[in-house]
Amino acid sequence: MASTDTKTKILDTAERLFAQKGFDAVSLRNIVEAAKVNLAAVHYHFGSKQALLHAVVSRRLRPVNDERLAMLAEARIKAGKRKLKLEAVLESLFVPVFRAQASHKSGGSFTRLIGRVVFDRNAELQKFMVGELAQVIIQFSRAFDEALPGLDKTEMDWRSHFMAGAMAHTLCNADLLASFTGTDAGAEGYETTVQRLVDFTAAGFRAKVFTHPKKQKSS
Amino acid sequence: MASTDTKTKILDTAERLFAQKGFDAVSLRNIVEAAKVNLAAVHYHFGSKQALLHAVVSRRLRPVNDERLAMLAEARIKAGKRKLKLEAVLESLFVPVFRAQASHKSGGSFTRLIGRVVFDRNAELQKFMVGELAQVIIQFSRAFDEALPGLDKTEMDWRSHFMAGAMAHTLCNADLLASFTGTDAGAEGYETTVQRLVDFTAAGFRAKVFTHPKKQKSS
DNA sequence: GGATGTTTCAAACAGTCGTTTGAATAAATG
DNA sequence: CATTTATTCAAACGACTGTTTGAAACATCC
Repeated sequence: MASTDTKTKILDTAERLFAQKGFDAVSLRNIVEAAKVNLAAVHYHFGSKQALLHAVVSRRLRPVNDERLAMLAEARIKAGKRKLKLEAVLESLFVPVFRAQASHKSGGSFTRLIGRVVFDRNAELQKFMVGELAQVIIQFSRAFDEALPGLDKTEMDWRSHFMAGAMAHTLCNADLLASFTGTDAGAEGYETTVQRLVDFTAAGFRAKVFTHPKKQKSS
Repeated sequence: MASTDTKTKILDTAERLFAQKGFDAVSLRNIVEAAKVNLAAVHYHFGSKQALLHAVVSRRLRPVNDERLAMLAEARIKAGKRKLKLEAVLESLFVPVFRAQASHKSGGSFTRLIGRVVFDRNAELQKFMVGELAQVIIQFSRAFDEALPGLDKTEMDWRSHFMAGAMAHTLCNADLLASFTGTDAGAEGYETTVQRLVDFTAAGFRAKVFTHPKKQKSS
């Protein structure tokens, strides 16, 4: 099975390079040169550069999303009849993706890629991601509602949005933390980083709601 | 002064297209076609595509940063001998950039561009941005320390990082909010959005600090 | 062994990219 | 007016892009 070997080499190399430089900035020739495989192998195994990106993303994201849903289900069981705990929901969302960085030998390139994907405006990738994330969004949206009963829907949407931004930025641009502040993001285990992120976002979700003025309808 | 006209047309068009599709995804030919100017005009007025990007960014970012520093200085005066208020610091950071969207007729493309710039890993742009933001980072870093005395430096760095992520995501991907949740980000004035973001991030900054275990040194 | 299907490879395809050139035009200056 | 300077323009440069081709090399099975 030399094919599997080539396929994996392409996936690993593409993952690393996409994470480092972005999708558009990396050419197939960059990839095949680094992976030491033939140029045409990419199209033979994946069909197109876009399809390669999808394969790279889903290879890592699918198990992460499965684990997210599993952790959330377990949190529900643990809560029993009691209210779902916000921190448990957030941990279910964060832990799998942050652990994937530490566990796999990919050297953290995967999380940068996932973070980057959120901010990349590749239209095809966007559609692909919505499909990959559909179940996660549905389930966690419901879980947040349960953990924060009574929070206005619009406010909930915005806060989820802020939370997603903090998460994506942490995944994607951990190196910026070091360059701007001098704090080394890699100095501590992923558990500590997740703990910090949970603390921050949970407090944000629970913030006292400012009463926003109704939008003046002029028509 | 037809030159100024051409120069401005290029800047406006490049700003819009870069914001929509990203730096790499937009070619100079896309820009000059939309701006209805000659291809060589870009190099005549700006020197290179990279330099054009820098010009696009700094044209908007410089006044925004000036206003940020001015608002922060005013907040200091208002506080007098009292402790600087966290919300005032955050507002000084958010208001100018969010207002720039509403005020200028660019149709919000500028804020998306600024948000995108944070997440783009264009190495040259990164260096450029560090220079443009240097004063802002120094001043606001100090302000956060004053507003939150006693907060551990590492924790402060991380929370600033989370805050920057929430801000950048809100600026860059406001449309995702609509596509994922159905909430229309443009339905309310920028003041309300800023208020929501201030509430969320201020609560995050003030969250009870979890006592992180010391990193086990194995050597 | 020969035939069949899978995987690799060098070479080329048709475009697009950022950039440069040198002449043509417009504006400003004497 | 002529002359110098600033700006526009069409055309081309070489390099790079994703993709395709068809023949080799390899593995598998009858």
